[in-house]
Amino acid sequence: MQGLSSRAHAFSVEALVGKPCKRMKVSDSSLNEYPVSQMKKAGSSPRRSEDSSCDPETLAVRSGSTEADPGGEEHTPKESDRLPDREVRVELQGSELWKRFYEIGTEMIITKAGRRMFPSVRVKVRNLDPCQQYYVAMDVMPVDSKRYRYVYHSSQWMVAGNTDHSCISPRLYVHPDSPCAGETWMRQVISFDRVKLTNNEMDDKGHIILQSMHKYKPRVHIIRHDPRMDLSQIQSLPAEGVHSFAFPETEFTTVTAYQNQQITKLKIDRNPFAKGFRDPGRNRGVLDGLLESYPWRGPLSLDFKPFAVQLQGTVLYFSSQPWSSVSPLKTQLPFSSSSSFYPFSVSAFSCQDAAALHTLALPLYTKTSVVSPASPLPARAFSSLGADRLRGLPPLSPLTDLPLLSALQGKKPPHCRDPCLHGSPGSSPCLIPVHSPISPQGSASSLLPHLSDAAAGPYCLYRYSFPLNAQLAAISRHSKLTEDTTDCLLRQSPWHPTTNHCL
Amino acid sequence: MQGLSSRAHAFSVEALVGKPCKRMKVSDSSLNEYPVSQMKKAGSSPRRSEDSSCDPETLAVRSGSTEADPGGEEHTPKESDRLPDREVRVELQGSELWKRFYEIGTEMIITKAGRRMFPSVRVKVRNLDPCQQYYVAMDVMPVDSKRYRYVYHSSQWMVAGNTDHSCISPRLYVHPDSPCAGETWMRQVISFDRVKLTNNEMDDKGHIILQSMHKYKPRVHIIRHDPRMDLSQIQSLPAEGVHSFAFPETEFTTVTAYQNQQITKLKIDRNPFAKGFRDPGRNRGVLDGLLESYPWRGPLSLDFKPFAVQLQGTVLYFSSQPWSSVSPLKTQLPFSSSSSFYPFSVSAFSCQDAAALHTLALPLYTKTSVVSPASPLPARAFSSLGADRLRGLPPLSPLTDLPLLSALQGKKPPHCRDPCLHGSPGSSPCLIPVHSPISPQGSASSLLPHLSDAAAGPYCLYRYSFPLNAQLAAISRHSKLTEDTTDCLLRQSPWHPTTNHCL
DNA sequence: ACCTTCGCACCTAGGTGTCAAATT
DNA sequence: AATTTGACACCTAGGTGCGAAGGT
Repeated sequence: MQGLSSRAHAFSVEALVGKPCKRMKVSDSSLNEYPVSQMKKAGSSPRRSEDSSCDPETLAVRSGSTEADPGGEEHTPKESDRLPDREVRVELQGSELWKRFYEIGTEMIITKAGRRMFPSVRVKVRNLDPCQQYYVAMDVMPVDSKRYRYVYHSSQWMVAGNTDHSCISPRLYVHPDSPCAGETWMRQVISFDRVKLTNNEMDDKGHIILQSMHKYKPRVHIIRHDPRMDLSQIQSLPAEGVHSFAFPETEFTTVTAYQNQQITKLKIDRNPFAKGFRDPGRNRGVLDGLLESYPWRGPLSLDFKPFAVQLQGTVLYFSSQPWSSVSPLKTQLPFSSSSSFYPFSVSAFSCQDAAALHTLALPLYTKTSVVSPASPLPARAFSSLGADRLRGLPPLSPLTDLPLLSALQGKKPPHCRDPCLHGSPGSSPCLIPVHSPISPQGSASSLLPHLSDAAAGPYCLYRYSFPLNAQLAAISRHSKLTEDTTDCLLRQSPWHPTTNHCL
Repeated sequence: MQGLSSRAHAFSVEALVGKPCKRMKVSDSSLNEYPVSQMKKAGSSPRRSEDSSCDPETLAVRSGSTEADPGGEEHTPKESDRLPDREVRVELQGSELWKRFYEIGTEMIITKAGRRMFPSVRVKVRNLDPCQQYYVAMDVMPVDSKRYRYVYHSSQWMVAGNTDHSCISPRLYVHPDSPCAGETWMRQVISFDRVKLTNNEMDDKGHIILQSMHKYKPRVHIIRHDPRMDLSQIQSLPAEGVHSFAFPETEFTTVTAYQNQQITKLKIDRNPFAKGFRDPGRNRGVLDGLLESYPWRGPLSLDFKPFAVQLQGTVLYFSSQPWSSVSPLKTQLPFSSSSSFYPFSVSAFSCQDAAALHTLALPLYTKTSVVSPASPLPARAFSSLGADRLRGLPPLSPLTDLPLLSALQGKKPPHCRDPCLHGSPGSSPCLIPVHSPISPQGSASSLLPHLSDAAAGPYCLYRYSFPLNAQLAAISRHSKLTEDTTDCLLRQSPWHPTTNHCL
């Protein structure tokens, strides 16, 4: 418990034992995959719902049309691929982490200077018109008109009064890559990690102004760029050509100091900038410490550079925490994976190291059309030529820093004649050649044995960091994933909060 | 000399005594203010000139026209305001620093991973069509087809062979704010500080690929956004609608390690990221140290937060090095100010502290149309409303952190309903109320007496940093500038290399 | 009591030149 | 002998929660 604020310690008994909050558990299928999408008109009143479990209405405007489609289709969950081709879809990334927080009761700190969100809103968009220009924007809407207070002895948020939100004009955060072609938007994870929340109503920095002790939910807007309008100055949503999406699990309560210490713990555990507050843990032997502590580490954090699995000419990177699904925290807060066909829960691949997951499985690029920009970059200059060129390269060897794909500098990628590829400048990922099979149905822990048996076979050295920046080395045997598995993992990208890198 | 590489120490005797290189001194008027501007066609061969002294030809295409103007006007220096209204002009910022380097013989390190330029190319553009969309881009052209080597005992660069540059396709770095309205481009300093140079011909990060030991010169391109073309993928310059500018003083030689230790010294002295290599200096008394060492500090660097002078409701910030014009280095390398009517040489106001000069003289904004974005941001959301609103505020008091104008987060400013103002998030500048007059003809050192007389009158505390991050305080008496002085200072913006902040 | 603010230590992320070693 | 590379210490810049202090 070291490192938690005295405030968070007070009174909260239930919080300490990890009792799930008296919050309706949101079914997986109603979250993430089928967010609320609605035709958004400028100046329309906020959508309000006391119950944050999602009614998955989907009233999306047909992409590319100027007029709103009055007969917007309604989709039910589990109809994963039934959507018409040109129906704009937005999928929340890092949903598992959001759900972890949501179960406890997400809190977001707001300050005068502005505070980033953690987790941040990150989405993937589909079915845009590749040639159409779009703006992508985010705002934060009140969930209700209530003021809340946190009751420590019951670890609950209680209504404490009413509020009028109308006095503050909501601010729209336009993604800095805007405007950009649909093709480019779809190729990257769209990250809103630079968004800052403030309680300063006089804010002049363009931050999103919220009131403390209130409930909010972010929305993402896909805005067709109408060349007749000057959208370079957009400050509110246009009346038409806008798709809006909300994700129930991203609801949060604004605070100026954390109330629930479970939230504090999870933030410290997952936000790399809060590493300094993690339990230091003992300095273990290279393998012993790894094998003993890692699957059960709880608040102790060992932060690994991502694994990389190479498979028949296919390179796959993933985070080195495939065991967190059986960690005490996970048991405490049993939020099952939203996609049962994934061999591991997605949260098992969340990443805690800022340098991690900067890389992209390049040979899979043409397969998956997933790019990993180093910052919110549109992959304008990305060309399939790059993939082609690199596909011809020999398999990469372990122990090599991989400049395979490296991040572009600057906000948007420089435009170069040669194809520009995205990836990691600083991380030193390592390839683990693939030998032994893991079935697509294999659990997360099926990766573990490969670490426990360190003596045999070719192995791979890779670096990871302790909280105190110690550099250690771990030895891992080779492993293998099937194509299916690889594909699944790729489709649900691991996520890093400060950069918007993903698989 | 501590901290200089052994390499730079070797042989170079003349370098040590600061002998000006056997380089033709470029007259002030031929530099900076009237750069080479030419109609640029895609695929045209690089402009080559063995003599880097500038022939100030100006063959600019009339802004806003799709067709190149065949009768491009030629301007001679000193015709400052004779240009037709719609003639695009590009002015190099930080020209004084560039000239300091140029006199010695600018070297730029190139690495496999990519290295930033120092100084970086920063320009201000004029006479764009406010409503027209433009791309702004930069590339680096070979000055000749020679390979050079540095001769230590004569501190000179000598031709060492010939090279064929044609094997490397030059890369175009498109400014990340592109595309953007002319109005926005003109309102900000356009900084190319994220550009990276590399010697890796296989670079896949979009960096500019150069060959070591060769001479190059950056070019800046203003590209009309033709809506008929998809410029989001531009990788080479279009055939028409392009204005290109080059600045003789930005010529440099690429190296993998510095050759001339004067260059090393100047880089260390001016680049905030190299602060760790500056001579530590003794910890002086607050005022003694200030007054004794500062004007003559040489390699010793004290880095101050910027001064701010308040004048009849007008706030003016400037760097705290008005004495460097009489420093030994300055004497050694007597590059006079390019604008003789300035009361101080411009280099006198160059800034060494990363936190400095983040602020903007707000009430002067409407006068000068100069904005100081915190990063290469277009000031899209900036509105004169902001200036109006703030002009009504009471005078700011000393000892107060100034959130007057604060930086927008993210690459481009979020679009907000309230006017967004640009300035500094982290710096703590201080206002020096203005009482005693300084004549417009006053020299830089005329500011000094106000610091030496610390006992009387109201004073202002401000922070500055030692190389070892010590925080000290200096006391300064009030001073006053005339409106003329203020205006002059504002028009030639001090510059900070890593951020593109300016007055 | 409850909520907010501010300085702080401790991180991430990445830009410097240095120096020893490798490369050519 | 000249040039390049890479690990390194030391910076800038800024994102964390902490905890004392302030405000209501």
